[in-house]
Amino acid sequence: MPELPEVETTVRAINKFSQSTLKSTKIHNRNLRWKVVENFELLTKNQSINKISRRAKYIIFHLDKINIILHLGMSGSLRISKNNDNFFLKHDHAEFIFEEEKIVYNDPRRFGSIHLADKLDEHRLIKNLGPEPLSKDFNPKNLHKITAKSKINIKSLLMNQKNVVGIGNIYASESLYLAQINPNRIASDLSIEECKKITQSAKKILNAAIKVGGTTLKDFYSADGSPGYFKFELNAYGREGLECKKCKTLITKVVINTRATFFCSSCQS
DNA sequence: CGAAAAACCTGGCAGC
DNA sequence: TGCTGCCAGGTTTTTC
Repeated sequence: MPELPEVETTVRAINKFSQSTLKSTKIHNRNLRWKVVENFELLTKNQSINKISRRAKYIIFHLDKINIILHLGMSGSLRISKNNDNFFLKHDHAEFIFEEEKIVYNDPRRFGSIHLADKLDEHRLIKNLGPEPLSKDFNPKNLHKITAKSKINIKSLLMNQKNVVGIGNIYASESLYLAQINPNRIASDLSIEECKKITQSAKKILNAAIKVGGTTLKDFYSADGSPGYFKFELNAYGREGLECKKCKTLITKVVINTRATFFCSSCQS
């Protein structure tokens, strides 16, 4: 479910817990994408959170002695709840309990996961990640270095977190629409000018999505319960058969790498 | 080696 | 009303 803008929105919503004490953690279901380690509760008890941050689609709690890594998978979300709200929702798998409130981890499909890391940068899920798309490391020159030697289609390349992080199925379609690049283009055929259009477009799209709290298609809500409004600014994703907002050609849907992909066959070449 | 396909899950919805 | 099949904001593992 959540791509970079949704994760970033979630991190901002829970940022008020940085500089506070994580009193305890409760894991109700350890069988997530990977098994939550048995001593997770013990290793995270009564520690100050020094910072809450995002890396790629991961949410990081920087504790005194250790780091907690959360991934929301396809269907995960966090929500802030009062400690004395003793109701559970289906698929509430973990609770991070503070003085008055708690952060509840909910994930119906359990594609998400919860980890501990001593040294964040050395964690297996973190160490091979590509550059942040909103950083200066995601630029035409660096992207072109990668595209030049790959025969994969550009959409799949953008969704591969080794190349650039945070871009998932929605924002890959949207970025390429704005860049006017056909998602099926073979990466090695792209010029550096086209890579420039892609990096600029992706940054623009992601920033615009963050600004309105991400995209809520059906069930994404930020930790404070608010939906994201970028759905109303989508130009390609989910618009199969509707007119391209630029040229009125009907938007096409194809399947690339088993993922629905939307584009304008006239604007994008 | 790179690229494609399978795997991990649950829920909602269309169609019969 | 079921029941079936398909689809869904992801990423790793397996296979070719």
